[in-house]
Parts: sequence; C-alpha cells; structure tokens
Amino acid sequence: MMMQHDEDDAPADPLPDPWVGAVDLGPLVMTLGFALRRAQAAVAQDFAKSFGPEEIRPSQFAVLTVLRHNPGLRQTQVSFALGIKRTNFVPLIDELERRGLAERRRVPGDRRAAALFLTREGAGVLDRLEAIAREHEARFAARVGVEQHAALLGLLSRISDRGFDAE
Amino acid sequence: MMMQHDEDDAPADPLPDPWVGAVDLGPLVMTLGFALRRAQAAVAQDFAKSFGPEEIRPSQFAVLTVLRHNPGLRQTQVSFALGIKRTNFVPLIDELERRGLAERRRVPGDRRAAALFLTREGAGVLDRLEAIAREHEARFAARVGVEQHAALLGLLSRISDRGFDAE
DNA sequence: TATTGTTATACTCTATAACTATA
DNA sequence: TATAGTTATAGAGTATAACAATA
Repeated sequence: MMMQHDEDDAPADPLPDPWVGAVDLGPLVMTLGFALRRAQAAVAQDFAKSFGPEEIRPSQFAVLTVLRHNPGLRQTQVSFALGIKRTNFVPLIDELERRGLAERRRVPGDRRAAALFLTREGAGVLDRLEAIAREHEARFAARVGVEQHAALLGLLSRISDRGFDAE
Repeated sequence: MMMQHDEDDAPADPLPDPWVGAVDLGPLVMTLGFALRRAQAAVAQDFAKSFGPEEIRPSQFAVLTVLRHNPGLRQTQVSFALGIKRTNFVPLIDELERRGLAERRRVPGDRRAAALFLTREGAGVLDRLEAIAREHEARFAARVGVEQHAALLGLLSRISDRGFDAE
C-alpha cells in the first residue's frame, strides 16, 4: 500500500515523453462517470496514505462514525444508511468486533436483531481517526478552495439525491 | 442488473418507517470520499440501466472512445491514459477484440508493441453507444442544471488534477 | 538493462441465492 | 409469511510479482 519495490519501480521520473496530455480522451472529459472515477481515485489515494498506519478502510471508518452518532442502531439500519448490502456488512462488522472497536449486543424486544455500539477503545481510536480525516479533507478543501469544496459537496449530493438502492 | 426477483424482492415500498433520514451520518456528510461514493453509485446505476442491453461496461466504453480519437496508440498508452494498469488492461482489450470491436496490430518499428484500433464494427457500435451516453449524461445535467453540471465537472477535474498514479 | 505485453495470483467490493431463528 | 442476520459464492476492479520476447 506504500513503497513499491517490484520491477516497475523505475518509473519514478515524470513519464516517458509524448505521454502526458498526449492522449485525446474525447467526449470522456465531459462525462460525470469518468470525472467521478478519477476524483475518487485521487481521494482514495490520499485516504490510503493518510490512514495507512491505522489499518482502516473507508467503509470501516464510515461504520465507526455512524455508530458514534447513532449508538444502538440495528445492523441493517447501519448498512442501509451507508449503502452497503446487509450481506456484505457482516464481515465488515465482524472485523471491527474482532479488533475490539465495535460490538454487537442482543436487543431485549427482538431476539433476532443485533444492536451496534462503539466500544470504549473504538471511541478512542475514532478520535484519532477523525483528526486524520479532518486533515485529509482539508487538503482537498485547500486544493480547490473552501467555498468550492462546499459547492462540490452540494453538487455531489444533488447527483446522488434520489439515488439510494444498495439493498 | 435490473429487476430483482429473489427473496428480497418485497421491499418495493418506500421503506419501513423510522428509516429514511433517521440515521445521522455525522461528519461523513462533509466528506468528499463519501459524497463521491454515493454520486458514483448513482451514476453507475444509471449507466447500467442505460447501457444494459448493450453489454458494455464503463471501462470498455472508455477504451473504445479513446481508440476512436487516438487510432494506433500502444496498449500501455491507452491503459495509462485511462488509469488502468497495463496488466489489468490485457483481459479488457482481449474481450473487445474477441467481440470484434477492437483489434491489435503489430507495429513495424517495434515487434514487442501492439497498436490498437477500432474495427469497422466497433465504430458502428460506438456510434450507438455514444448516443446512449449523451442521454445518460443529459439526465444528470438536467438533474442539477446545465451550468451546475459544467461546474461540477470542473471541480472534479481540480480534485483529480495532480493525481495520476495507476501504473 | 529496460520495456512491452503477458500470466498467475490475491484481495477488496459488490451482487444473488438460500439458510436459521426468530417474529 | 415476513424479517434480521448469516453463509456461500461469483463477478468485477485493482494490486504485485515474475516471465518471454524484444529493444
């Protein structure tokens, strides 16, 4: 995830020559799908570099955040809120529980359900993660300007508005 | 990819009750990573619905588009331009070639290299795909407004600016 | 020695079907 | 019958290592 050391290590220099900008992407550049892909790649890369030593992936950070703000939610509610199918959510919460950051508790009224909580350790770790997340976010706000950053968030939410489906 | 028919088919109605908007996402909503994830999900869903019958994935459409605008490019150049590792690009171009939409030609000067071209059939298919893509894009432009759509593209490109890495 | 395309492989994300134990 | 959580599984996307042919 950082520091490669394989045979492809060489390309540390900018790039060959007739490369950068030489390829015409055509109508692709006016396309939301392609623009979103590249932006997400850039953000994901910065995320990986920022959180690298913490061994936390975006989805895990998102779950911990939701648990802090909504202690006691059912598994399905959390997974739905994050756009993760409940079936894929199982191993995710499994690992957070295994690492002692979150826990499942049985619900009195319904013996099928599992209520999710942050552990004390999870809360401590999340404090640290949030500090990293703020710096991570600030880097992009600085890159485009604070107002533009806010505008971007607003536009993105309008794109995804009427767009929940996962599960 | 459309019309589910498994046991989870029931939830056709809006949603239970204390669900929508009931979950507090906390600082997540001010986060580029999360906003990009949701927007990309919405766009990918519309893409799948629009191109469904054509059996074309975003990456395949992107390759065909690049080949139309840059006939004769080397494999590695195309893959780099699209942010796809050359190693993962192989099966992608393999399938396009198998379907008769693109072709590899040997390069006179360099017997290692492969130059990529759209076939005549590929050009015909791409004409049809581009029409679908324009409608697909127009739906989102209509959703946020044409000017906002353009602004969004501009902001996204600034996010990904200094951000090429794939390979 | 370096580069082009390739194979093999692994890990994450996502998606569907079907099971269990409850309700 | 329906729901909550679960298992098994398959498909994309993405990542690294290493190889053959050629430069």
